[in-house]
Amino acid sequence: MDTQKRLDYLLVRLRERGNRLTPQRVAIIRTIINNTNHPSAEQMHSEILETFPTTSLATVYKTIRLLKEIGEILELGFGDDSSRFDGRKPHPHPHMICTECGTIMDSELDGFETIIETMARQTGFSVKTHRFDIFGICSSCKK
Amino acid sequence: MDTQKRLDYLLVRLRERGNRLTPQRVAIIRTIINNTNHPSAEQMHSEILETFPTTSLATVYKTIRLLKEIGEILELGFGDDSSRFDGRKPHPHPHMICTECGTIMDSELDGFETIIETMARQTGFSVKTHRFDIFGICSSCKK
DNA sequence: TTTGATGCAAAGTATTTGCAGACTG
DNA sequence: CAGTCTGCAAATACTTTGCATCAAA
Repeated sequence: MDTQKRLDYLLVRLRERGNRLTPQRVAIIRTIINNTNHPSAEQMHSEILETFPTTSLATVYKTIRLLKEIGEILELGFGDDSSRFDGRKPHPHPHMICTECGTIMDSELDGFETIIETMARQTGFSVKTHRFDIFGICSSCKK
Repeated sequence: MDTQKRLDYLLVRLRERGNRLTPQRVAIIRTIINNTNHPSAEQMHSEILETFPTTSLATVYKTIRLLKEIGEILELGFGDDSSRFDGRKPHPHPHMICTECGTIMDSELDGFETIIETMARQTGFSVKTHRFDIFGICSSCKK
């Protein structure tokens, strides 16, 4: 993935919407895009502080919400009040979550969309989005 | 589904574990099993109060947790701190959630387990459980 | 200059927890 | 009658919000 291209795309999109490109906002977005580990809000915040020390957690949350509203970040909320985010591939896709080490892995699945569409047609349900999480032990933790 | 049979099964199972069958606990379990609407904890509590007025919300939560621990209730937690529960079919299965009216519908899907197993085998991931939610507009709300 | 954005601290909210008293087995 | 369960209220923890101040355009 070309992260630089995605960053430019997002900045242009925000500017065109009339959103301001503050240094904090740019730093937050850069972190979200570069981090491949599906970080939590806290993790993003810690990471951002290293390069831009005057950024509050509230602003991180506000930026996340902004990106959610325009569909540019995927939120993976879990029951225990711990949301993790995917700002690199914001379209819904399956995730495999290791309950041992907490790693979240992307998982493309051929024919997945087709299955959903078939189900939708059969039941008269208009699908807008979906969420598919698989929990278990990753190959590293099995050793 | 034979709800009476499931109720008896659960009561026996709890007694055999050494759990006590208090009137509150029995009332809560009865409600969980009878309600087909994937109720929230609050909704269960309100429903229970009608037939057993001296039941606290805390006890409802404690009973839910007990049932979760023994795998007899499925929790569907959503990001906005609203958990809904399925005590009738506690094994993981896909749900279709109407974002208009909030209805949660069960959805059996042939070959679904097979897909997961295939994915697991390819990646060396040991699947323990999964969660599949489809969001959209139900046929009633489309009219 | 205009208005949206930031940052602090306080509020919000579903769920959990501690503990004294009640009740099941 | 031993030990679990209940119910109350306080605690928790992530996220949101209000508002005065700041700064992008």
